Amino acid sequence: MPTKPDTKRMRAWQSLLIAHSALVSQLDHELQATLGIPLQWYEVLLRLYRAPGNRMRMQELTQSMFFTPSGVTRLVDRLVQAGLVKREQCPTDKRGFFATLTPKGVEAFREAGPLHLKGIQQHFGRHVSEEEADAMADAFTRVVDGIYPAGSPRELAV
Amino acid sequence: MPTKPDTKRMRAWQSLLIAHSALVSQLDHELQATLGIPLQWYEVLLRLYRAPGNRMRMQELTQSMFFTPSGVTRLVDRLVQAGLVKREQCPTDKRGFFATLTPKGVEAFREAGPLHLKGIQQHFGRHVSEEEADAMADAFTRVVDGIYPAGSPRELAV
DNA sequence: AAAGATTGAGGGGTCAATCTTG
DNA sequence: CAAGATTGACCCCTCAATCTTT
Repeated sequence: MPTKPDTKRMRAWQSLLIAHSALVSQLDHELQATLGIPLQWYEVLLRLYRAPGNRMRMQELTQSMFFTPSGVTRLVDRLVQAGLVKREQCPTDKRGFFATLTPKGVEAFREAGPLHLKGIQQHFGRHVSEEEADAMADAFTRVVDGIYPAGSPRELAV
Repeated sequence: MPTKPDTKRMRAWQSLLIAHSALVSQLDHELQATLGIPLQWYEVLLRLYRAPGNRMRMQELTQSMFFTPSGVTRLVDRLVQAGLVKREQCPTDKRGFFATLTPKGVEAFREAGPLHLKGIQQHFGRHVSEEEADAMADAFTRVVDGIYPAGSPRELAV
């Protein structure tokens, strides 16, 4: 039998690209339409909400996201502008700055969190069996380990 | 037993986000470093290469990609600038324009195609069993159908 | 008026250079 | 000088307005 193209994996790859685009667009749209919060803002609110004191160093925040330092600076700029985050200089190392959730930021995440989780369940989880979920997580973990060998620098995002 | 959070699906969702980001970055980087072709250009070259006469109407190209019409106009601008694509007015409907692959564009895709397929295999396919590939494709198809009910407007991308 | 395509204005990201502190 | 963070220049995409043709 001649070597045939790897149809199954290509189908998986193609469906992955389309599903990712559809999911991110849809979830972003729902957050924006309901609460005026873009998905990028949500990612920041989530990390700060979970962090001790609701705050993180810019450095730390950068390493946990898929952005460069300047990208995170500008992203936090917008959250500060919107009153959801404030900046504080680090007392022990004056080079560093904290991004800290304001009360309004905490409140925003308390509304956005459940909404977003519901969206993930509705648009993704609902269509995926437990077995499929496990298979995906295992396969994707191997993929990421193959690209970032020594432990992914990226944190998990909800 | 109390209702527990849907850990398995959340793990799958998180790994999906990270793997997608890692894969797209890596594949884009390899195409750019080797041939100077960004992944977005590749997506256009692929579609035109497969189309009859190596050409498509702008409208048609737009509907096959995850872009707005203006985004595709500007993307094609760059490909024209690079000499890989040329524009031709449609003779039967003068409102329309074709984007057509130049000989240099054909040559570019003939180099980029195998390289990109090899990258997909190396970074994605290699880590995914046939069963996992099938599971993904099936699950993602249900996901996309849930978001774009009446047949996805988007075409498959390699 | 509607359809195909483009353009101007603006949002949001990267890279390299810069400023401040260790 | 190196590290943390920001800024300036620039790239790429979207939305709304525009132009041409049907």
